[in-house]
Amino acid sequence: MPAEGADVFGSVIRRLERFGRFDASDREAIAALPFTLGRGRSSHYIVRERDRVTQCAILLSGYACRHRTTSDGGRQIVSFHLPGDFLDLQHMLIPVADYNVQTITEATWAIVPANALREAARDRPAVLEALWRDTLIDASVFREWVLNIGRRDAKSRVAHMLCEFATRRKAAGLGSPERFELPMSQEQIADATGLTPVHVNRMLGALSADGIIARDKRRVDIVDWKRMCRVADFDPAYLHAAA
Amino acid sequence: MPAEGADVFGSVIRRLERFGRFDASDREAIAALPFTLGRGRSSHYIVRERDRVTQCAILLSGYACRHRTTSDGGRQIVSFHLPGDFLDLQHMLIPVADYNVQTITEATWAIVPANALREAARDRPAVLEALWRDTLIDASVFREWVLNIGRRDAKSRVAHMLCEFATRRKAAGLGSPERFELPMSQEQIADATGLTPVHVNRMLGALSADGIIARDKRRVDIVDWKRMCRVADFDPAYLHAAA
DNA sequence: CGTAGGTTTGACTGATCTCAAGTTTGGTGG
DNA sequence: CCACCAAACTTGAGATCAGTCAAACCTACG
Repeated sequence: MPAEGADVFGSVIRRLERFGRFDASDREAIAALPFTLGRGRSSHYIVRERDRVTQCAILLSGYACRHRTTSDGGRQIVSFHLPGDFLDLQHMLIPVADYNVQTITEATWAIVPANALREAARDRPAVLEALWRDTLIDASVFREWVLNIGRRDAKSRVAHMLCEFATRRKAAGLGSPERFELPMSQEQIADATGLTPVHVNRMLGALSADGIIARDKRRVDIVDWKRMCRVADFDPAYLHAAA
Repeated sequence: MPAEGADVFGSVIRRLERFGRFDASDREAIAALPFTLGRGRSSHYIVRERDRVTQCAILLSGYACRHRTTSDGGRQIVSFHLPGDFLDLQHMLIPVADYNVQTITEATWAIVPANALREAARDRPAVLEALWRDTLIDASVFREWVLNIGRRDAKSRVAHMLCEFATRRKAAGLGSPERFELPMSQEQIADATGLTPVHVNRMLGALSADGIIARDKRRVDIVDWKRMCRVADFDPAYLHAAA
């Protein structure tokens, strides 16, 4: 039995609707999008920088990230992704990838032709607006990361990354923001925060020692959310109530 | 004699047309946008974080930047802007500002109601596509900044910022990329690169000492563009041939 | 001239990195 | 079920890049 759009895109529709403007036809337009399914283990590349891309991927299960590299081999993760996230919506209009998309756990995703998305956006103004708004929020998160990496010290950066992950997790309906399993390694946290793995490890240790978080392997328990937000200088406004 | 849309929006139309899809009606739709003019000296705030905003500003002359701040007073500039740039296109769809927009020189700008822009986008698919693409390129630049600040050393960061400025300047038709007057102070470069003003000064000195650039006050002469790009690890692909 | 903002320089400090050696964890095959 | 292996995590010691503090010097402009 082949996958049905209505099932597959459920989380995406819920997410795009968070500003409450969809009617039945809008939902149908999305559910009717043609797609194929992708599936891969941890570390699988979904898109590579410089690829010509005429389709967009939507994460359905598992976790992924986008990253870019410097010519001397440095890797910078520019975003983490949860189920329901568009991984490269920009390929609706831009045909060449300027970043890599890679899974960080086992994952599945839907692949939708860019022109099908463009048509849905053309026919359904509410869909267009939701997609565009998603793009804008994406950009807002990048700005926060520029601030985080450029102007906060190591402990705050790591704490901020955890706060963002917890908040988006909650918003995506994946459970409590105060207690969760991290999908990413400390090396990946380092690549996202502009630090080294060794220092990330020490900062996580420091947050534990402060009694702000408790850890068991990759399980994180944010014991004191208030203090955590203070240390992280975290204000969720930049997420615009996004996933 | 009041300003005419056709004159005022000339640079914007040229910029939006860089993918060559406008017909006469598209151009007319933009030229016919209602607007008011803004004008201010250096350091004038055009938009403040948390403001409710239902209009979008387009820079017509002078230079501006967008920035965010940490709670302990750190300032991070997240982008610089040249004439022809949209300063807050996101307010077409998002009614609350998550960053400040501030001039860095004397400047003038056009203020267009968000709903007028939405209508132009609704009626003219080519305009919509151009505006959306602008948003996407904006985001691509943020990603490059995350990489720049997160993974390059101080000298490269400063060099990269200069390369980007030079390239966008050229693309916007403002003259040679190899010889120009910097509109921003070293403190502003520091706020954009996640460094301190003192260290920016030393890095500029180092680039001069290397013979890669020559300086006279704020005038910069990129003597050896090849070497400059190498030091900066600069590849203009992320600008997607943008302004 | 006098003043304020911007730039330059020096000496010292410190946060983060590097290198290196363990230790733990999770998966795999016997 | 256990032994083994690779990957991930942890810890320590020393090095370094960039920050801090402070003073001097421009230079534009009123």
